[in-house]
Amino acid sequence: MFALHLYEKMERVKRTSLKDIASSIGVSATLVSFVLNGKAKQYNISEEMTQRVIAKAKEMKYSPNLVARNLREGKTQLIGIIVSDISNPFFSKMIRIIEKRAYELNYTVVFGSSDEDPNTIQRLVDMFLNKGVDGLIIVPCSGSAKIIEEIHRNKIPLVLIDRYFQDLNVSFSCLNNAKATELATQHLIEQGLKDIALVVYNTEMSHNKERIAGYEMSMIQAGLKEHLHVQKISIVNPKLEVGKALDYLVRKEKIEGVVFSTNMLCVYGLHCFNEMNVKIPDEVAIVGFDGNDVFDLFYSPVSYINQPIDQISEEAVNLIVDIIDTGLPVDRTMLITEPDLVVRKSSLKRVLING
Amino acid sequence: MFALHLYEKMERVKRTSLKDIASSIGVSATLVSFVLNGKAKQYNISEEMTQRVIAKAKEMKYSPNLVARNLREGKTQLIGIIVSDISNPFFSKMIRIIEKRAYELNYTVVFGSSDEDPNTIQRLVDMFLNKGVDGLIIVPCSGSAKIIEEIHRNKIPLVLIDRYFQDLNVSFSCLNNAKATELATQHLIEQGLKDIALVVYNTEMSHNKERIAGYEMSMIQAGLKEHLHVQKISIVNPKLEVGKALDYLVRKEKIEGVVFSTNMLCVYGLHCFNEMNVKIPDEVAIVGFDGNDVFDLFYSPVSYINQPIDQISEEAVNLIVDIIDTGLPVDRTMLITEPDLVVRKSSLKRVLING
DNA sequence: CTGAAAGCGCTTACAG
DNA sequence: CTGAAAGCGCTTACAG
Repeated sequence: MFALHLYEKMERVKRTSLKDIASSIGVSATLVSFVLNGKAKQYNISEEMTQRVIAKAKEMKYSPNLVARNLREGKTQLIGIIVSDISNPFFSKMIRIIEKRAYELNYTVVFGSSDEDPNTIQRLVDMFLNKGVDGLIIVPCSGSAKIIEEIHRNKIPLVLIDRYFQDLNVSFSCLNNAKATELATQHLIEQGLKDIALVVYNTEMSHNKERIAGYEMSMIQAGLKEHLHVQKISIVNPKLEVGKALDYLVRKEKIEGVVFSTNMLCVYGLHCFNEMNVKIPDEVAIVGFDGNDVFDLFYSPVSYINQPIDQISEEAVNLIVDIIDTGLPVDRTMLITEPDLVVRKSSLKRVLING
Repeated sequence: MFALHLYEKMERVKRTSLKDIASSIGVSATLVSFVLNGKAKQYNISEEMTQRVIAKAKEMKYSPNLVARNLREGKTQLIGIIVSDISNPFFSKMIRIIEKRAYELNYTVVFGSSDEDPNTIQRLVDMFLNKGVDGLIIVPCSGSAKIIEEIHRNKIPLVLIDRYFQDLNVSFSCLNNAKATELATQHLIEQGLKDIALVVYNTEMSHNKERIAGYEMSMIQAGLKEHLHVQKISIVNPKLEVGKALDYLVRKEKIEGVVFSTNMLCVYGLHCFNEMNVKIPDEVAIVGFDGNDVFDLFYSPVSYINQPIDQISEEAVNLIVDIIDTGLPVDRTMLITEPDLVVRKSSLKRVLING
């Protein structure tokens, strides 16, 4: 037996450092640093020297080692982002916008998916802090309040996004969630429906409670208190549970309309309605959450609550950068963005046979 | 005028350093470093001292400053990833898997979206290298060959994913793209169709050329050389162009089947067929690329070429980590994953009226 | 068994 | 106008 040395260890080409430039033109690293950081004038460095340094830096393809700079400055220009699941289109869109806005503000983003597990959030937070992130943007999950509070207590710049904690003094950027389900519910009520169900996740997080509240308030105000149907879906096997819930709602409760409180719940719902052979909107009128291609291409294009994800995400970045630069605000900043309703065929008034 | 001091600069709680632990128990930082890096035995440090250090570190909630470690070690445990667009579900799934696998191998991921623009790739590469990434995983785009070659010439660990350059000696992890369109085309041929079109992007990248080649070969082998229809779609306004292309193919060329070479092209195609009121598969049979909810929920569930994205992504991470650890291989590693075909209603044989 | 020293590459206060 | 020195927090070769 012998080893075929298919691999041979090749060293990366060494990057040029400040010292390399300095020694190649016979000046100090200090001088080079001043020039390359645009402080030549401030330190009265001669124009000629300035040009020589700049030319040499270009020639040697210098760019600063940010790890070294970060260590020295105690700043990394890194923001850590934690979302529930980056393969969920809602969050991948969010990440895309955050990345873009962060770049504009000269920050880089590292991120991770929590899968709604507080332990994963804790692990990611620890990792990010060890990496030296300057701040965190987090979609908190059920059971993560203590972790969030601990971060805040340690005075680490932090902005929550999509959800927040009522009783934690932490800034956030969120949708007006109560308004969202209000719009949807009122729209279905205007279509003449009475038995309108809400399908939500089974979580105590702010966004969810508010979505329930918006629905219930609209129903009660319309005198439909006796017609409330809130179905809570476990995160564990949502697709299966949505199926059971819809079956129950349609067969037993004879519901006429459904508001889905997230995009994925609605997509599962469409699958289930198809399997149950329930016609939309003839048998059941529906409103989904967040636009997507599935809604567009469904045989009855799906009406939905439109969440201005661009604005929510950009403002979260603006805020975290502001906090990083300015320091923690005494009072929490609450950025609340208004939803609107996109009405299409899936929610439009049925031909009423007996009415 | 006076300023309301709504903000007050609050310093982050200082992290405890090696020195803090050392001085608090009156030993050297060296000793603490040895213990905390599991080298106590190796340096014959007494069991009692070892325990004292560990206890103190725990008490003071020490965790190492990775920026400092990175600077010292010349390694960051960071991998930079560049995809076309993270809000495209194919790439967000890819990123999700890469992130997970990287974590298992003790790496963190930073990423960016190129929008198929070589300048953006260059900018991201520069940024990542300044951040000190240990390696790069890149979805290269048209016009990026020079950039890729330069990275490789600088001996920076690099793995291409999804696409590669025939004449660049750079490792990659890709689908067997020719096989993919072969499977789809042959399937439609088996359904008795002759005029089968291929809708692809207008790019010279490997994956695209291979997808065209697989289609053409299948058609020619089946004696359908006269029935070739390749429609190339510009990246600039793909939805509009798909519409025009399909209109032309259906009205003028009387095509009976279409193979779409990416998920988004197929989604656009579904939109357009709906607008044109073309029934799938009765009037045109179709095969898409990559599974997604849209395909599942379309009135005729869409048959598609299944790309094992998990495997492609995981192997790319395994490979880059191997290259980082081992050094650049002399020969490039080519990881090619096999596709399979998921057949559903959208491609099934039409009721042949005249046949 | 343990510590002092050097050095990763950078920035900046200080000195001349 | 310019340079030597210190220090960010870590690891490790060297010395005792």
